[in-house]
Amino acid sequence: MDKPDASLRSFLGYDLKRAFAVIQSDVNAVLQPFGLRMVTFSVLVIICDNPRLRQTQLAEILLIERPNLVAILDELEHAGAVVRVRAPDDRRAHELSATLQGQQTCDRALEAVRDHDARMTNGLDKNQREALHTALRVVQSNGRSVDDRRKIPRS
Amino acid sequence: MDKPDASLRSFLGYDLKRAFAVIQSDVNAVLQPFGLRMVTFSVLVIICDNPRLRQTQLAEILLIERPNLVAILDELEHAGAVVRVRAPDDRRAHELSATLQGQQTCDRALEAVRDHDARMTNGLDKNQREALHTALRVVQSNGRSVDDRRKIPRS
DNA sequence: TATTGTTATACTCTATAACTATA
DNA sequence: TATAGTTATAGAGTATAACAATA
Repeated sequence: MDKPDASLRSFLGYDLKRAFAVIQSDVNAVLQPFGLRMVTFSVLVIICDNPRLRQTQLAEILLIERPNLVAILDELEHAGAVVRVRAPDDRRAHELSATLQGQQTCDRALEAVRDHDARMTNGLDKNQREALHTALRVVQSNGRSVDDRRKIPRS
Repeated sequence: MDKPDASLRSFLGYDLKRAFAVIQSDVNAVLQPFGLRMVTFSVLVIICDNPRLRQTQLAEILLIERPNLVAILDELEHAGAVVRVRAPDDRRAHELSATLQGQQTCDRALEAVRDHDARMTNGLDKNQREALHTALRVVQSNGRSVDDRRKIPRS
């Protein structure tokens, strides 16, 4: 057959999975010169945009489980991009902030990823790019709510 | 901040990852009554649509590494949905075919996933749904070619 | 008691090398 | 010598339970 996956091509999950695989691979290659991966990049951007954020809040924003955030922050802290500071008002919590170097890395990485995004949407005009983002958010909002999903143990 | 991830929201990778996470979780829930997961569903559909396909070809179509396909096919074979038959002309190869039961499961699962897709794109009209698929394929084609990607060892 | 960050752990997914049987 | 399927294995990514420090 010429298109052996024609049936699957009509499904959103199939196209989404393949498009995401392509993007993730590419973005990781783009971020490698900055010593970043897709996750560490996302975490760094959130920390730069939201100074003194705490780990629990960061985990909620990025839908990462708290335990899994620990190694990611260790990586960024060892690289000198972010610091964990004991919160003065609650000595259990850590306030996360980017170092000057972390902010510079973040700015440059943001630019590189923006350029990459433009390349990945090459062939789509501005309206089509916006429509793509809009559609992806509609899909997200049509999913079961976080509360609903919590009731179903795995996957 | 009201939208702490506003910067990331402009990136395709971010929206794609979150949209795919929602879809995958939902689709797996939809497929559970059929004893299928997203991967086993995809494999079953390809086998139903392409009788006597060989494992290497199947792996290429779905971008799965050959070794990782083995357990997936074991799962489907133990469930009685597909069979591996020695190729008469090449006794190294396996020809994959769906059993009658496998075809019935496939048909019913296809319908369920089609319904689910309609729910996930609720709020988008027909043109917008088509535009979404088109855009996702443009993104895929803008990624580095498979040959290029092979030159870069890991993600 | 409850919460923050952490450790330990387990399960899935993915990727590579090397084996076997056939060609 | 090469190929098809397989095994073993290692690395990510992700999820849960339980602990120490603090509230």
